[in-house]
Amino acid sequence: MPAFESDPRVPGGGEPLDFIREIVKRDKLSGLYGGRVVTRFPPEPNGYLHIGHAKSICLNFGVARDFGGVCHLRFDDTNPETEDMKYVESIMRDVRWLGFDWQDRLFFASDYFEQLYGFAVRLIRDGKAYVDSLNEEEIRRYRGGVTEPGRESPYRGRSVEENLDLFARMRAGEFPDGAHVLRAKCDMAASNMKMRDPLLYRIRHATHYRRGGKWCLYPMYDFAHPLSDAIENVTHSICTLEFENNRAIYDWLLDNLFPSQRPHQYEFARLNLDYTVMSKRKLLALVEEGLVSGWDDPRMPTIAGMRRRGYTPEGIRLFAARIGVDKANSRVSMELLENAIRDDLNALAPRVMAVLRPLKVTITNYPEGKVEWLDAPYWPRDIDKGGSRKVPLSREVVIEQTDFLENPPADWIRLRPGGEVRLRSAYFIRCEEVERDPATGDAVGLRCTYDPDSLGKPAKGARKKTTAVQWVSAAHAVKAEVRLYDRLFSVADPESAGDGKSFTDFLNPGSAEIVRGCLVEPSLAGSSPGERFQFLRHGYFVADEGDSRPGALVFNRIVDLKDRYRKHLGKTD
RNA sequence: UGAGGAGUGGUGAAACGGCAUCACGCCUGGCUCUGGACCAGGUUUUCCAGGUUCGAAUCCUGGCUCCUCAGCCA
Repeated sequence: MPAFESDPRVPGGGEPLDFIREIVKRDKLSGLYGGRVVTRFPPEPNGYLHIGHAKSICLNFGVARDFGGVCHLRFDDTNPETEDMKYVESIMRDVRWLGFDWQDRLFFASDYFEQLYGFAVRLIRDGKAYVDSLNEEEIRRYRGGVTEPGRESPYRGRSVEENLDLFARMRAGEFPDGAHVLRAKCDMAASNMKMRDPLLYRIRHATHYRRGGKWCLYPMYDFAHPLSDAIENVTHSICTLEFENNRAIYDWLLDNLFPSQRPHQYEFARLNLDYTVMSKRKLLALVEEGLVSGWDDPRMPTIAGMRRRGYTPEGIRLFAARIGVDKANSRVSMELLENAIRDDLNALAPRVMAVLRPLKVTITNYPEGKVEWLDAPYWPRDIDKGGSRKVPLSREVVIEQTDFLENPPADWIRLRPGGEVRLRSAYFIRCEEVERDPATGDAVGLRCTYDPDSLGKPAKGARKKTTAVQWVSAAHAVKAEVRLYDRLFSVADPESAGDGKSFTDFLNPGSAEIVRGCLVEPSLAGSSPGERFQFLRHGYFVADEGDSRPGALVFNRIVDLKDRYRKHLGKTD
């Protein structure tokens, strides 16, 4: 059972809680919010969600679930220049696909513009905000530096009346972009740079994807976010570490405007994954420069990419549960993700036979024209599931090129000249002769004999030390294209490679290997896009949602099987 | 050289003054009609230096290293 349904980390469950849940539990027990727990996932609709967001989604929705609370989906859409409805749609799809439900709690910061404006007016009336007319460059200079205090703007002392008038005219569209901004009156000498009179509003004569041309005055994140949380009665506002310094503004605003039962912000470390990048900017660059096929390229760490790759929501949630939540910056190794995906797929994906790089085998003592339809179970005995299909056997079959070696090492358990191996769910065959390309001398086919008495019988003697290989009847095989995906980058941390190099310099050239001419068993002919299988001894595969259709099958490798032998070979060579 | 955070095996986490634990990885062996899964065993850890204490990953002092902040992005 995936972690989602049976997450043991519930309050009072005895299991250790992460520090966020520890806080929520404390607040729930103390009755701080009357026992209410309200979280929110607040994406900006300006890009696609990625695995890092999945961590946050699992946290926010998971905390709400664990403590009998609710989680809102709120779009933080306060920047008209980058946001778009198409992103809103993709984000909603991705959150749903991950298995979370915000029910009727779908919110948009852009719906709060009028209320937000009212809060700004209140701050001005209270003498806690002012209209600044310095230009961008001047504001930067007045702000000072990390070791130098800032200076107060000459406009800081404007009267409440003048500020009110100016602010109203900013809203009315009387000024061009950048002419004025609204700032909080905090402390220009604050050692926390974020508190040097943070900007609250800026003028943008731009069309907002939801509000159209109604506004030309837009709130900044630091203003809109805490107030949106408060408007929605959020209790625990969970965000990533880079907002730690912003918490001072969060608290300043809410202490001034929502003194009781106000939300509090807590920060956790965002996810970093080896061999990929996680920043929206870099992901966008990969898409725009055509270095990947799109946001849903199966190599992308986006939710859309992982979905197309064939990853399961349960597997991703399991991964999120396993990596935990903490405040220490970290970088998670790919194995953790892949193992979680395998874990889920193991009990989910029926076993079928596919030969990626075929080697022809003629069974010389098998009658010409004879076909046997053999029963092949979909599941190994350790999976508690039944069901099977029929696979045809005939005189000519194909096996994997990598399952035959002329001069194998001592621990080889596959086919060799004079050796035996079982065709999975069928008979033992013995390699009697190697057919060679007269020009190159390469093995191009094998002539084998089969043991008609070995069907369904346990292996004995030397046969016990061999394995059972996948195979497909040549006459019945279905052609397929198989896409073998691998890590997108060839270095663990492409973002900090430095030395004038771009992260794109570290793309893994072998991250998408297309193998055509694969032969799969006939039962796969009708597989529908999105169907997942384990190709025996290869890995987990999914019929590609974009390109696969009956008659032109395309399979994506979701993740390969662990392979101790491959590792072992790598070491002894 | 300001402020705010963070340092526990190879990786991610747990232990909340009392035997450093779990998952992943790696290594052995077993089992297997998948060199998968599963089972058994093993490997490796508290940033440094002092201090308090019967006892410190945990408390105190001082260092070191890393991350974040000087967008009218979020």
